[in-house]
Amino acid sequence: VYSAKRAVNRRGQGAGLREEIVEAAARLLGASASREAVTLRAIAREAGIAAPSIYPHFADRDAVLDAVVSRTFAELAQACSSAATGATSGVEEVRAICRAYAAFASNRPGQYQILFQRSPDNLSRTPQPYPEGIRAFELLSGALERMVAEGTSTSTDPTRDAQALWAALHGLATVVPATPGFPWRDATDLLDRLVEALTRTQA
Amino acid sequence: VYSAKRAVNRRGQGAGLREEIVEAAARLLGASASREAVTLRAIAREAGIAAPSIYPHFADRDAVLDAVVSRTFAELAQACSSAATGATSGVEEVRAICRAYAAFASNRPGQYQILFQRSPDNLSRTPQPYPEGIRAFELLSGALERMVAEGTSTSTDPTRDAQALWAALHGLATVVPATPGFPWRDATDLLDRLVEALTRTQA
DNA sequence: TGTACATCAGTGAACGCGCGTTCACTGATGTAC
DNA sequence: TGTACATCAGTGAACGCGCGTTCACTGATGTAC
Repeated sequence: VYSAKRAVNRRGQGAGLREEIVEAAARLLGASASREAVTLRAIAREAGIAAPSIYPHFADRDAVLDAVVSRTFAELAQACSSAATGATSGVEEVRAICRAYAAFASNRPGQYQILFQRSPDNLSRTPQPYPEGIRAFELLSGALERMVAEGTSTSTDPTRDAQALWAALHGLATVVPATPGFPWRDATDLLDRLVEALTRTQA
Repeated sequence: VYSAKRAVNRRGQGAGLREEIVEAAARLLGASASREAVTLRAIAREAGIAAPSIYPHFADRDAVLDAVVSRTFAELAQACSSAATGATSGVEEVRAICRAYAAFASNRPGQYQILFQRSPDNLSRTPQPYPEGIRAFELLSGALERMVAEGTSTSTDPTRDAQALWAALHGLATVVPATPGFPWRDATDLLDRLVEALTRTQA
């Protein structure tokens, strides 16, 4: 039972299916928000192909998920970068990035969550961080450095402060959907509180 | 293949196995740090019993994991509570709780992580939060309220500030182990930064 | 005190399922001559 | 222009596996008489 009818690619265009597979997996993550649900067979069904057709394009199931993670990190970095352009000050830039980050995580919870989930298999296989993720982080630390340059922060370690801010953003994005029924304050208020507190300089 | 030889419980003592099952599941979480690895059959192997022996004690696999979560939340609350007793001020109390929280998450990552993972099944089944988790949170918000009472904080919304602090703690506990290879600053420095920044009062 | 029996704690075998992966294949497409 | 053929994109059937769960059962233990 396929979800879509699909024409076989022209000769030489076989690589096109690779992107369709990644998109199908990303779509499943959006729907289910659970890594386990994104099985190789489910990806194939979603893409409208037979399961073995994935193998010419990816070594195994984890390789597909790896590709989704890289792509999603790139999209996250892009979203933060877009939000940052045009900021007239470091403070504004930091705020814009944090809001874009929180919005991304909130709008695409399944895809966001998989960024930080390692399967037992790829734990040993991927000890290196994703370069796209590094890039996203560097936007944030760069903005904090800009604050120092502009004199709105006297931080002696902007990298550390960016890491703390990132951890806090991640926590907010993660803990709220994971605690259904908990009487959370408005998410925007919480975000503002985090950003406000963590962009001030340590005493 | 059982990991242990086990004597059958005396008549009337059957309920004792329930606790052994929960402990076995918790042990597996400590070893694997992955919810998926804690299968019903793996729990039975770890406990030294046959898989069907679990059913007189739990409705299904998710019920076992639920019991582990409740127990772990209780232990977390206990650890924070112990750390808080004897604190001579609200500030000290907040710091002690945050350190105990971070230490718990760091020492028992698998058990900590499962507290905030919902399976597709129990997502619909457990819309209510775990009371033991609520209790742990109330230790933190209580300590912040103590700061207000003592005049070391002028926060107008200690509950919100406690939520923001909790989210930040959770993020730090979660994002660091999930990003192997990332050049994190010392975890204690990051924790201090979060606590310091988030216990100061908003401008 | 002895014994039949109900009950309790736990087992072994089996079920159907979806999974990841392999294998030999098919049919369309482009190319050499 | 026609045709044989190599190659490419993708398939269907099958494999072995571990899973959650069910079922009828077994053997030890306590109890009624």
